[in-house]
This record gives sequence, structure tokens and C-alpha cells, in this order.
Amino acid sequence: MAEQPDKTNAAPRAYYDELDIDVGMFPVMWSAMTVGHLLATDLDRVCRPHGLSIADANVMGAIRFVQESKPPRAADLALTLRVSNAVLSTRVAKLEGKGLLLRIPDPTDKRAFSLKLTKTGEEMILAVLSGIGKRARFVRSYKRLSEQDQQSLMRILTELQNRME
Amino acid sequence: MAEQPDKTNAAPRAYYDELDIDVGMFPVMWSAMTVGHLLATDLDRVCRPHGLSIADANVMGAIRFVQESKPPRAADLALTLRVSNAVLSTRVAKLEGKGLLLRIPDPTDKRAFSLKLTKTGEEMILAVLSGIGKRARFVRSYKRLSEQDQQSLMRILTELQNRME
DNA sequence: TAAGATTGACAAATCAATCTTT
DNA sequence: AAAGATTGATTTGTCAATCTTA
Repeated sequence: MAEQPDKTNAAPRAYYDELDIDVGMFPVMWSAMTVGHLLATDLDRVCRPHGLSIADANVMGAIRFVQESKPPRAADLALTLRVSNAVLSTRVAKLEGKGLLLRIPDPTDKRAFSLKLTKTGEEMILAVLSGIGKRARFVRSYKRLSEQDQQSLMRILTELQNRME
Repeated sequence: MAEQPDKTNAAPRAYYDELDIDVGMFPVMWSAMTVGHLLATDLDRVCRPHGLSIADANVMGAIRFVQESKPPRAADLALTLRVSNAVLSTRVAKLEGKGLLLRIPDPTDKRAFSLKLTKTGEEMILAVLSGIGKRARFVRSYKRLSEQDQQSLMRILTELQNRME
């Protein structure tokens, strides 16, 4: 996986060809993983002063956006966030302990809970989202791309995401 | 952070505007994080049958590519892989224990070690890289993009990466 | 039988502290 | 004082097992 782009000269490429290794794929995979990692680190840095991790902010942000229609159930949220029920359960317990969200028993299904932000949680996530818009390195970097590149990136990433899941 | 793209209709957007929250940025951040996560999971799945994690494969792959010129030192590798010395130290110890790489004392600096794959390690990483090329979902998804989109994605991701680090 | 949720065991990453060498 | 490397404490995520309800 990890290589320097400028190392892919003719000689090693022929070598890998013999072994049936598609070296040309590695730079783009490396970039995608690196950007994902830098982004997560970047957002985490912005969230920390609020006492939240980016994982916490994802949970609360997802609830915030969805709850405009209807408070989401925990299992649905786990699916949206692509984490296991176990992980979500732990995060929710922590956030509930901090008074940022509520676990509301689902009246139609005794197994299930709906999740809802408290007033404090609501204010917290809005502050964090605002902070991300203002202080995230990714946002600044992205906005310096050409309008066309911004649209291309969004479109291609969405396409890749749909195909991979 | 986490929202459904189709939720960004006019009413909530105005609401967030008042709070000075740039909602338009969130879908692209969400996609970038998701693709990064899916890619890591995807590659990890391919690596597991060989008894390696994707993190292990990154270490070995980086050594493999660089060592054609000169075995890299641990600190340089940590920089390349964007992990702390502490993390690299742990991974290296594990891989050395499995007989996949060697820690060679640097003759010019008594603090430092150079890292080199063993014969077994070399064979292992080449098998893993070959497996990634053949079985990774990302590779199949990426190759179904148009030639132009493949190039755009690579170019834009590289640009973002350079600006963020 | 399967789905929603939770718990505990284990693996991995981060951070601070430490040791040696420069 | 600073850099290379390592260790231990804390946190976080993954996995398997469990409990309750559908």
C-alpha cells in the first residue's frame, strides 16, 4: 500500500507486473486513506475543546439532522454511521451520561429506543458544527479547490461510496 | 457531520445559515470519511487471511517500496505513515516477532534502527498486494469509473492531501 | 429464528513519560 | 535541549456471547 508516488519508475513496475500486482492502484488508495485519516484527525481536533470526539459529533450530528422529521432509533443510526450496535451502545451511554441526549423507549417496539438530543446537546452540536466550518483545515483546503474540482470530488466520492457499500 | 444528502432542503439550510453553519460542506466531508473507512475495512478484509492487518501491510508495503533504494529508518517510516513513533514501535515489534522484518542498528546513529523485510516478509507482502489488486472492492469500483474520473480523483485527492498536511 | 440492545474480553491507537544518544 | 525509540495508562473499536422482544 504505502509508497511514494515518485518511486513508480519503469524498472520496479515491470517487476511487479511479473507478479501480477497492479501497482497503478496503490497511489490512489494511499491518497484516499490518507485524506480520510487527515480529515478525521482534523475534525477531532476541532471537537476536542468541546469535550467531544469526532465519533461523538457524528452521533449527535446524525440525530440532529434526522430528528427534524422523527427521532431515529439506535439500530437505524448504527446503520447510517456504519458502526456496530455495540459501538453505538457505548457512545450513546457516554453521551447520555453527559446529559447530551436521551434514550426514549419506543412505544411500538419494546426492544427499541429512539434517540433525541437534549437542549444542551442541541446547543453543543451546533457549536461544534459551526467550529468545523470555521476552523477545520479540510474546509479551508476544499474551498481553495476550483468550483469544478469541488463538484467533481463530491460526485466521484459519492459514486465510489455507492458502489462500495 | 453525519446527514443524509437529501435532507439539505431550503428550510433547514436557512436555519443553519442564521447560526453561521456551512451546511454545504458536510456531505463532502461525510463522503470522504465514509470512503476512507470503507476502503480501510475493505483492505483489512483482504489482509486478514494472511494474518496481517491493513496497518501491518502499510508498514511492510512502505518498507518494500522504499528498500529498493535503502532500508528506511523507523522514524522516517513513522513520518511517511503518519503515525507516532509509539505506534510504529509496537507494530514493528509484532512483525519482528513473526519473523517478517528485521530491526538493523544504524551504524552511524546509535539511537536509530533501519527496517528490512525478511525473505518471508517479502513474499508475504507481495502476496497481500497481489490479493488487494484482485479482491479489493475498492479496486473494482475504481476501475469502473471513467478514465477521466479516475484521473480527476487521483489529482484532486493529491491536491487536498498536500494542502492538509 | 431473527432483530434491538447491552456487556465483557480482546486488539489497536493516542498520549505522556522515560531512556539513550546527538 | 532535541531526536529516535520504547513502555505503560487511557481510550476507543471490534468481536462474540447474551438477554429480551418480535
